[in-house]
Amino acid sequence: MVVLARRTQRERRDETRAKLLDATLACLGELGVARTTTTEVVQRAGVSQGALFKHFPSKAALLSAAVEQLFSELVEGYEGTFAQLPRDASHAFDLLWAFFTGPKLAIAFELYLTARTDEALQAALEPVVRTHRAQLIAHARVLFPEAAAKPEFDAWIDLMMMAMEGLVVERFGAGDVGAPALAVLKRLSVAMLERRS
Amino acid sequence: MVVLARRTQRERRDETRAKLLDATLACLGELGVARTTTTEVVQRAGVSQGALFKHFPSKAALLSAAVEQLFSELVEGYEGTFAQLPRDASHAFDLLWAFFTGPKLAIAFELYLTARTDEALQAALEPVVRTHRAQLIAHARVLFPEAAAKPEFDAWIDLMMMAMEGLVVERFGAGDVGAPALAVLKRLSVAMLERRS
DNA sequence: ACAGATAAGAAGTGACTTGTCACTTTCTAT
DNA sequence: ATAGAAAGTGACAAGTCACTTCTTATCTGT
Repeated sequence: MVVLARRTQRERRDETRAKLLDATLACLGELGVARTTTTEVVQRAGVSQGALFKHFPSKAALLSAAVEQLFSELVEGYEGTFAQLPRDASHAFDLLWAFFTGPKLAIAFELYLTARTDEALQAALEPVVRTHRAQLIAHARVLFPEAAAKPEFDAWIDLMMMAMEGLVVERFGAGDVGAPALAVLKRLSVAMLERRS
Repeated sequence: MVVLARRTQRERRDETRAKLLDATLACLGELGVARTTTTEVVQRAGVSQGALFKHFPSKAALLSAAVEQLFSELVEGYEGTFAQLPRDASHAFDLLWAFFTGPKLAIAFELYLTARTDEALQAALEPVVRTHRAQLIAHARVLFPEAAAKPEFDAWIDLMMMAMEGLVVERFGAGDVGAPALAVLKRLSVAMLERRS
């Protein structure tokens, strides 16, 4: 007989909810959307099938909630990493690239393409993605205030991110290619960030 | 009693094979990978389930063949479009962007992300994707021979394509954003293509 | 013309997958 | 302490999916 800590209803609820969302993101990362089934999720979370549908009325709702958590984790990640970063453009570029090649954005990108033919997902994705982009640009403005004075600064940062996004996506299809293109992008980005006017 | 034109076995075979592949690509484009089922494909193709599995031993084989056709259609498309193109960098950029925002590359990008967690698809994709990239760069070298003398020309073209790819992918997740970034990319690309040395 | 071969069709089969439901366990207010 | 609410369980219904099997139609060499 195991003695279990007594928890409030709220604690129980939040705990299994968190287990479900974490398991969902783990599934999406390891197996991809196609093989992320409710059965697999509840097994990983260690809860019953019924529990999942008590918390989320449908699989779509589960995915939607998982997406929100994913992006809030991403934003936290940026804040943590760039918090005590020296204003070194080259270093900042490398850190950003590390984020883009990490597992979380791969999930995000797969969801983008899935959303193309899934209106419900598209609706869930759009606001949180926009916020995410805006946050990244805001971070950049803080880190590089001189360059941020340039009229096209935001567009430049955006372009840099889009180029990274494309490189990451292409790698999944064609293997590890694009290193020369990445080098050019870095040179360009660093020059832009360090130029004052 | 309908009078049917008499066809050889080879013609019959090729015809239903073509119908199956076309229907598969139509499905992928309209419904996405998730909802591209063999049932849906055979209905669109107007053939039976048995016929599909006579031609392709598995769904994976069907997708694989469809991917090959997709990229060969893409390459044909480039050749047709760029064949009588004046060497105008701005115009070339716009045409390339039109390709990237077209339906065929959306299918390709979705497959890239699917391949991340699907080794069979990855193996089928890699060679044909590499060929596709190489073809595009080769076209660029022919169109802009002066700029092609630059040592980093290939990397530049590659980067330009990757940036477009990222912009397209992001649009599926966040709606129609990125126009300023696209403008910057165009200015940059045109300058690079028109510079002689 | 016809026997054998190839292609296509019709009708399954079994293995998932999402979502439900009747029931048990755990917590909370009185 | 206890009644009622909230959370969780696990078996199952209903439907879909990839793939098979058996039959029928069409073509080909002689």
